[in-house]
Amino acid sequence: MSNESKGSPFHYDPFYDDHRAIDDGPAFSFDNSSMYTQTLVQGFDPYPSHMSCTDSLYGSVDYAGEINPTTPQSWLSSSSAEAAPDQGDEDDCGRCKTVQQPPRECKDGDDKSKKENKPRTKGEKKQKEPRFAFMTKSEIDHLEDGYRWRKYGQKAVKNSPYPRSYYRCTTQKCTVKKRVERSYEDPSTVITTYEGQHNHHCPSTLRGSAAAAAGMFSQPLFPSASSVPVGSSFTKELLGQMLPSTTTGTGPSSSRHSYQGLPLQRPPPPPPPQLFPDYGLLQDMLPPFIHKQEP
DNA sequence: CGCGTTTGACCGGCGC
DNA sequence: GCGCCGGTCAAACGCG
Repeated sequence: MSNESKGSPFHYDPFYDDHRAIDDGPAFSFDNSSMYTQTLVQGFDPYPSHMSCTDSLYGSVDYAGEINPTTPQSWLSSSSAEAAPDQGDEDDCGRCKTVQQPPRECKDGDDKSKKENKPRTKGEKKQKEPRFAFMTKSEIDHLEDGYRWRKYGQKAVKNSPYPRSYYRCTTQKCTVKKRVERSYEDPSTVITTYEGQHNHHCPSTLRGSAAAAAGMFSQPLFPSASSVPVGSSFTKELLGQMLPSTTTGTGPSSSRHSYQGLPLQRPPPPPPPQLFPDYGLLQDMLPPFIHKQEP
């Protein structure tokens, strides 16, 4: 129903959020014909004030792959779940809300607290955690990002032959989750959506490898980077951090990925890089809210 | 043995 | 109110 209501029954869009958040235009899209591979980043923006900036960048692209000539290379998108509940609320799946469970202690996997003890107060809407999604051209579904993840579920995606996998950060008390799915439009494209904020350091920071891998981008991944208010530095960092790491041992992945980052999400506010300790690969790539500093 | 994955079932929200 | 469907759980299983 959700999909149909959005238009084409085959129009599967992992970034439904954006659709809603951005009324004046599709959040992003990828051009298969493009010589570039792109990593589309998208997420909720905690900084509504910047909206106007990126708004103008929203390329009129169709998720189905149709790119509006107006801004063929603007995949920049941002949305603010918090700011616009009625817009960015339903995220991922058009109808599926990002039901962010109440901050429950993530007991490193054994989340016994499930249906029994989740007395969600009536009317009390589950808080959505900041989400951050990006598309990556890769043969590998689960991209290395420096953190350790445990898969806790897999579901078939409507209108898509590819299943969606659900991962949870295995670090204690870290409630960060991520969904990984393949674009039905382009099987070679992996859509990863991060949800939550890491409250710990990256188990292993492979900045070195990431940086090296960054060399892959011989050409501007952000063709329109110049027009991206995010700041070129961000995009660069993003790309670098996006690169897969061999942290968990699934090494070869890095050489098979082709990342093209496009901060669909509003770029983090002019963040003095030095403000962020080395959290790992995601440090720069993910917006500040992803890294929740332990008090 | 510990950790991670698989997979079927269940829950809850939302659209109709 | 009902049904659909995304998200999550948890037991079983596999692997190192």
